[in-house]
Amino acid sequence: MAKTTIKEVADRAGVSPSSVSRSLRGVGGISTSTTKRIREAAEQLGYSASPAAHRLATGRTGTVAIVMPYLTRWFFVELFGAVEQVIREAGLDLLFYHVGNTEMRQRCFASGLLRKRVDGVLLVTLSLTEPEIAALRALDVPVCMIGAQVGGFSSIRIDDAESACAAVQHLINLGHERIGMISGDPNEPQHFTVALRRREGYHAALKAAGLRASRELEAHGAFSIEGGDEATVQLLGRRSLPTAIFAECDEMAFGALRALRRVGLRVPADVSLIGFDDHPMAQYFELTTISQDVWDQGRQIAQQLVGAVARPGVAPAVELRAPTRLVVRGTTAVLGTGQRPSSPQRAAGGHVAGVNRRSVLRSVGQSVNPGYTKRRERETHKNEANTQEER
Amino acid sequence: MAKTTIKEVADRAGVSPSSVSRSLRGVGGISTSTTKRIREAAEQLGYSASPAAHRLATGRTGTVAIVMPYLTRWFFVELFGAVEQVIREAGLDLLFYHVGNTEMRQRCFASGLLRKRVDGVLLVTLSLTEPEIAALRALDVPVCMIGAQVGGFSSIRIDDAESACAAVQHLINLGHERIGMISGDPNEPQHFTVALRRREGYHAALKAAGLRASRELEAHGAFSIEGGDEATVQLLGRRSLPTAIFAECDEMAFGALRALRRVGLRVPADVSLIGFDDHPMAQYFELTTISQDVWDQGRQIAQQLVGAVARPGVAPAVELRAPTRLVVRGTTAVLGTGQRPSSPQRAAGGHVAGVNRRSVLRSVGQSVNPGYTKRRERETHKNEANTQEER
DNA sequence: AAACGCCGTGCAAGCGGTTGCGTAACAATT
DNA sequence: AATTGTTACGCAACCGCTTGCACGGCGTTT
Repeated sequence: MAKTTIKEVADRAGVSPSSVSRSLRGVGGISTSTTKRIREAAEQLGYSASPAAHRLATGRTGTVAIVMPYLTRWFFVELFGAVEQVIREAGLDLLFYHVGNTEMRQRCFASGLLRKRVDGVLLVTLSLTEPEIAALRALDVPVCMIGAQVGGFSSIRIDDAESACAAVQHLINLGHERIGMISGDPNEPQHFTVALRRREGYHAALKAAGLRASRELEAHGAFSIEGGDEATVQLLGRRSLPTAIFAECDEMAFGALRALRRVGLRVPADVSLIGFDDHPMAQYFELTTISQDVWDQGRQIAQQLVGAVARPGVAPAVELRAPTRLVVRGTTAVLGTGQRPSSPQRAAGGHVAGVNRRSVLRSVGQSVNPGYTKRRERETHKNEANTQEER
Repeated sequence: MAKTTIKEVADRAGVSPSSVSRSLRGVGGISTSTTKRIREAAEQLGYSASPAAHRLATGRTGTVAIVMPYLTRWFFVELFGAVEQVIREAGLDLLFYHVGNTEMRQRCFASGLLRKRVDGVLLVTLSLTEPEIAALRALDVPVCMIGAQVGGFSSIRIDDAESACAAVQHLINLGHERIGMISGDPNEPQHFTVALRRREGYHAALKAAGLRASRELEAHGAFSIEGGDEATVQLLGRRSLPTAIFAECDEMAFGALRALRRVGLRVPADVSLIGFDDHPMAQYFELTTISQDVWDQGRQIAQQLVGAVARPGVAPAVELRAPTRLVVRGTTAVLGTGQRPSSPQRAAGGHVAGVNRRSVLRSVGQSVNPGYTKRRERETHKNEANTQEER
């Protein structure tokens, strides 16, 4: 049952293996009556073609690889989920490669871990070296990227610099002038580009407003809660405190929030805080942030990859840009007054009547990049009527 | 370069393909001098064997599948990370199957999505139906499980009932008598067992203490923040409020925390709250919870699977039990007094001197299950000296 | 009625490895 | 010197599926 061969199906249907092959793959050239017989025979025997043999014969593996530097961070999990769904729907298999350290990276690119193993590769927020790019090209399969861009490869990404700029601009608009920044570790080889570009945006915003940048206002940490906490503590040890902080990602913002509260600083009364990504927890913390639809980005680029794998012809590489959006919640306020930019109405909790009106902060959604809609239908058991947030 | 064949290597080394094959796989019977020549030739040509051909010839795929019902929840990501690491180190490939809905589940089990595709299967917290079990057996490859148990399959899991019991016992010890419970959706087909068993533990603890269980004290929600929030709102609408709440997982506890605070109830002064899992955020929220080392469970069962795949002989199925531990933090307190069970010292924040002493709550670690050590070395960029928590 | 095209099917040669078996070549035993 | 044993390697038959090509049968053209 588990190891039925095509020959057995052929015998049972009274035809040759080639007919079975053609018929089952629907390549035509087989009469409907024969097809029917074959289908029945296959059905009865519980036949399914051996992937290995199929691969060997066709040269196609029916598999794509997704390569990412992190796994536990929200952004990556989200992306992975979206990609997996699209890939699976396309009938392909997904091979996961975690290149968390340089050794794995070596194995993945330099030596050919991927060679002859996949029909396509999806790279997530990896800034590649020249040799790595060469190795990927040598694979001779379509390569797609997310959060980065390399000539010849299709890609999708947000405008990190512009979005970071918008985040800082928001703080400036609220009257802040001493704006700190918590960035990823600059020595972190993996996430190089994103961190760098968001920092660019920070500086650009300062410059545009005529504000002076300063080493004093920047601190680094890992892209994590702990990292954000530590970086904030660093900032708090500097000569003069910032009145607002821009964290390069929401996880770091959570850490910052904790650090600030620990020392008794109120947010946003004493310090405004803005994050980046719109992590699901951001809503929980009422964190003002830059929102991006990670799921959708994953979906789009995965579809791109599926298309390229299906038709290895000269599909031109596309370079997509995903929108971002400033979502104002409760952690940013006008300098000095501690007043929130808009006065959000808190739902009256406690009442049983309030059950379905949940106290979600009505946020002010200013589009950094218009035409943005958040659509996700991925979870099977999704909570209905929960998207009343911002539009 | 990318598609060198074994024949070419053989020619270049002046030997037959069989010698190349044997030599490269180190099966012996090849002289050292010849081996050297072959190695050089292979090296120069950048040869790597075609997985497809190898699979077809040997019948082994060098691939294992991991099947899980969720992806975005912490527990599953953690597990996935651990498993991936072990599998990769063993030189195998990991195929990920997300069976979030019944359709995918069908495809995965009933029709043979896995057939001839993998050498082993790892099932995560899936409670299987009889036909599904039969289908898995028909695969004729080693199957391992985590969070569930089926005769003949190796497995690892915590004692959900006992651990839940310990959680509730903790609340009882603090003087609570009206103890609510937030459980997963009982109609949720995927997570059936875990939810059920934790609930058993809850009831067992109540019974042991002579407390009466009541429908009034239970509420359901999805295994998520939102679900916990909603369930808590339900509880708050009941006739009499519980003085303490046991949430079946930390995510739900977070939601509960939000809901409680929203209506002005103080935690733990007014209501004590305990979770389950020890999600990284639990520390952040000072959530008292039951801790389990998910990473280690993943590692252990993955190693088990690797062993079974390597030696398909009669490796006896093992049924491992992982320990859990009550971690008392700040969300549980003695009934009425609002006093925490032990008086944790908060680090003096604000001082720069406090930087490295971070204000981690010194928790009281009571072992539910002794001999438990938390060891993780997975992240490349791990924060040093951060494990000062409980022992 | 012969010639021609088309359709449906089978034959057999791959695809790129692995492996049982056979056989030189040489060493060790008698 | 003949026999036996050991070692190093090649031959060829798979593994299970795909696919170019040949071929027989049948309906159209001239």
